[in-house]
Amino acid sequence: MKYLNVAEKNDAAKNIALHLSRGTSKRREGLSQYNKIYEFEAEVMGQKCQMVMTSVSGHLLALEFASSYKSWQSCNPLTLFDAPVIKYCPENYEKIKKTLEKEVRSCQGLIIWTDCDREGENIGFEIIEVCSAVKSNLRIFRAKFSEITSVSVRRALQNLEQPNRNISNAVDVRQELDLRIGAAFTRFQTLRLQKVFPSKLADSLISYGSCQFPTLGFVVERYRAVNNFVAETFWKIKVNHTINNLSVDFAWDRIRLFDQEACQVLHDICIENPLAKVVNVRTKPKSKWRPLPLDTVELEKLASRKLKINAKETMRLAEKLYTQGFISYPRTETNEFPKEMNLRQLVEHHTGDPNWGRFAQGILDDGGATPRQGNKSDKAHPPIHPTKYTNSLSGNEQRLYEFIVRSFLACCSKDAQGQETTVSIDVANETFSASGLMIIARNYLEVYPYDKWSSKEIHVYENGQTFNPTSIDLVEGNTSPPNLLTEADLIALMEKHGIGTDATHAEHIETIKNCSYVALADAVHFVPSLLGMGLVEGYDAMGLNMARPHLRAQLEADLKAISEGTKQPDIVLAEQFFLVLKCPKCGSGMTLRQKKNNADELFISCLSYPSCKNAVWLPNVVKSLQVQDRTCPICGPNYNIVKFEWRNNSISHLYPPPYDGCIGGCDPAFLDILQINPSSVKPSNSNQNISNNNRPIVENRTNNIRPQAQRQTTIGNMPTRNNTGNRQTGQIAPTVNGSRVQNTAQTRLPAPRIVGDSEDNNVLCSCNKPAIQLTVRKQNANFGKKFYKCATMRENGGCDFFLWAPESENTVQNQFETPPDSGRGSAPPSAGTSNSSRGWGIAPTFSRTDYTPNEDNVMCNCGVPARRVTVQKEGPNKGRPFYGCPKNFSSRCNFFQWADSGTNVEWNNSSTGNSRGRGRGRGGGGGSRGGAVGAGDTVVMVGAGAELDGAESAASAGRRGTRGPDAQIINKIHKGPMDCRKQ
DNA sequence: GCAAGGTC
Repeated sequence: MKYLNVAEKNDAAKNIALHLSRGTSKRREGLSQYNKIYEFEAEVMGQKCQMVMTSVSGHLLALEFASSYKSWQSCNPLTLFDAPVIKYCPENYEKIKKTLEKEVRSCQGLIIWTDCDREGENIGFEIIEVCSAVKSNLRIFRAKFSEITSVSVRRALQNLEQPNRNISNAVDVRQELDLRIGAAFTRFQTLRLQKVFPSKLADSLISYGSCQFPTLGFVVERYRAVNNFVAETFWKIKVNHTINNLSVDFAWDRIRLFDQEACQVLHDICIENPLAKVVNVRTKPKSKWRPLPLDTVELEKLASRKLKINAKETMRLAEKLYTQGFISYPRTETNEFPKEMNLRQLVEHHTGDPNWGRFAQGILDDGGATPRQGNKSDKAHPPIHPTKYTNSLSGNEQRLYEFIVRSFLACCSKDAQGQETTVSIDVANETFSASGLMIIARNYLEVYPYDKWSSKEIHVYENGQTFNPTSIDLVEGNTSPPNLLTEADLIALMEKHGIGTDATHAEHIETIKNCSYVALADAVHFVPSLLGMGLVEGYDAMGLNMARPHLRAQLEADLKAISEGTKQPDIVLAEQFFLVLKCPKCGSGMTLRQKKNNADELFISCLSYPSCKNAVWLPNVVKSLQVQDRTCPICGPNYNIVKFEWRNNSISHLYPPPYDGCIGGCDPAFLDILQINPSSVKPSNSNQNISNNNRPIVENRTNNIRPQAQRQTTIGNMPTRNNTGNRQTGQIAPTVNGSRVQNTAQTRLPAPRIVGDSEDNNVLCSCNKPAIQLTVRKQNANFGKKFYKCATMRENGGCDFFLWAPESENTVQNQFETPPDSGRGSAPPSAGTSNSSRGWGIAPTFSRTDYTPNEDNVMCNCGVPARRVTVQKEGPNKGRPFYGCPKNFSSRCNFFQWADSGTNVEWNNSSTGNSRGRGRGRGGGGGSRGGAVGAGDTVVMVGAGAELDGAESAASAGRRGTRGPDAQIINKIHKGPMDCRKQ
């Protein structure tokens, strides 16, 4: 018995032969200089056999269009969607093919040793196809292995299986779709854009691919996020405690506020009462986790980040290490080691190394390898790990090998252990925290220098202890935009959305660089070019989300279904093309589209738009439409059956949903009900046949013609429907000083909701229950004012919600109650005049008495030194200094003066400044003038300031203002000052 | 002159 064994590449064939023959294989030349032939003897199914082992070089066959479609000028790119395609052997692979044909003649069996992944299975069938053509009655087997080690390949030979046609079919489908869609769009957009921009793009190839475009899309999307980012100013309080040169910063539990006044007030209170009291000291163990077993994507990302070797180069090096037998198969999605793997032995290989040998021995002495386990498995390959020890490598090959070894040892080791102490202090009812870290055992960090973890010293504090802080500072900062994408970020996004394979991520990134769609801004961060940006925006504007990842993700899901045998390849091919019918006016395809600004409005339009403006508008009753894999028996092959779902039941009695119907005109009543003009779906002369301009042309080059073009199923549902503009990376947390921080919204309490007309008591407190309205009865400046509070008493679990009612509600004094937090007999909060507090908002409960003179000696209308402030709001006056009353919100006078001009301006809260902006920073700006200043506004309305128009009444503006989460912060802040107010 | 996937 003689077997022909065929591997996917020469290196694999060489090493498999080496292992199976225990080093006795004989090498001879084949027709291809790169693909040698190895001969040896081995036992197959208990029988000693002659083995001939050779290889291909990846795919042996390629797909291309029939010759009449090859020239760009020969056809409309649209015809490529159903032009005949041919599998053929490229010229530079002919020698490999001939070697197979020659060698198999003397064999009775064929064993496929291609890589055990989807593509490998398909390459296996290419080999089978070529070999079977010259030798029928071959016994065909598939060897399944996940690494080229002696154990693994021997086990594979003893457990031969059958090749899996389903897996191979999935690859055939992918190839055909990639070719048709890629070629059609590349030709179309290149020819079109060269014509429109002859001076700029005459020599550019403007390619389209189902992987490269979403990759470009990620870059564009992040670029937009950075560009559209509007920084917000925030303020926070920082407490420092320095003794003996050890400086400990305590961070504010509120983190930060977007309202300077509020923050300033709290800071003032802390300054007035600065004694810090330790309220909590917690010590708990903290660990830093060792890395997970390495999969391909992690390898690429970490090599890019830590070794500065880009993904493409990393994979080239890894491939080389793999074929030399130093590491396991580098393309794996698995990050957990199979239980049966002998990790101990793998660790033992490294005990002699001068750098990590001692650590490896330590793992063994300590009870052996206990790897962290991930949660991904491709069921084909284990995580990337060293399979053999070597110290003979150099350069990046050595660095990558070392990284893989160290990762493996680290993962088999133990987490680093530490002890974290967190201290909370109270300063004037504000809480601040600091933490220290003591590292107890570095464990994996000893062998894994790519991670950093350092101790942080802190003073020894005890519960109840008090101390005077060294400083209490008001710190101003700005939120910062997300960073542009690095290669590692981009790969992570590609993986997350299933764009490309582990093996091709790096290549798609290269492609969009080579096409000049993107460039590296600073050698690290990607930015789109004008062309790249234009392409994405152009398709977006047409309502075709070509640069969005979901198309590819959907295909990947379908390919998986084909591999598993749960979906027919032809169905997937049909569904991926989203043509609904052939245009009766011009013969192009017609696609289902959604209206740009309304995903619910569907229409079917001609791909030749704008030269052909034929369109079928669908009424609102059509909820969804899915093109089926069969054509209408009456209207013919240009009309597919369409599955309809209705938005309401108005026509369900006539056409019960889901209704499989045809819009070709075979059911005139159906067209009538859908208000479809028959002339838009069928030729005016019904005898006219427009279907034959794309009939298949069968060309026989290698007897491998697949009859794709015979299919009548070139349509499917529009894949953009369920993904209407959802940005994949749109939710990016703002960063503070370069480090990512929690989304501000998450740090806030739920916003109170105003549910209806303010005449009713419809304010919800922080418990989300209707608040009760009360009126101030204490004889002070706020006498008679109405306010809302939680209906439940504090001691019964009520919240500390407090809100002044709008002024209009204060005209009738029908209740006299004590406002919240008045248990100690204090009055409701106010230190000023009631008429300056209008609309919704808070009235602070304290006053500043220590007004400091300003350098210009400007006094406000109250006769105290005015405070110099800078305009923060986006607008023509941003950055301009001005003077305002230094008093608090409710007691402040209307004084305003630019600090750089000396011109006094009469402050007018009802002016009609168009103050659109983010509206935080300076309390909303409901009364800004010329968009410049919101600082002098006496009404504190935060959160919704961005939406406010100065012409709105303060009351209505305030009502909206309370919707914002900032209102809640203000409400929360309110509690502190009230406890220590001066009456 | 087109894609993406193999590999060289």
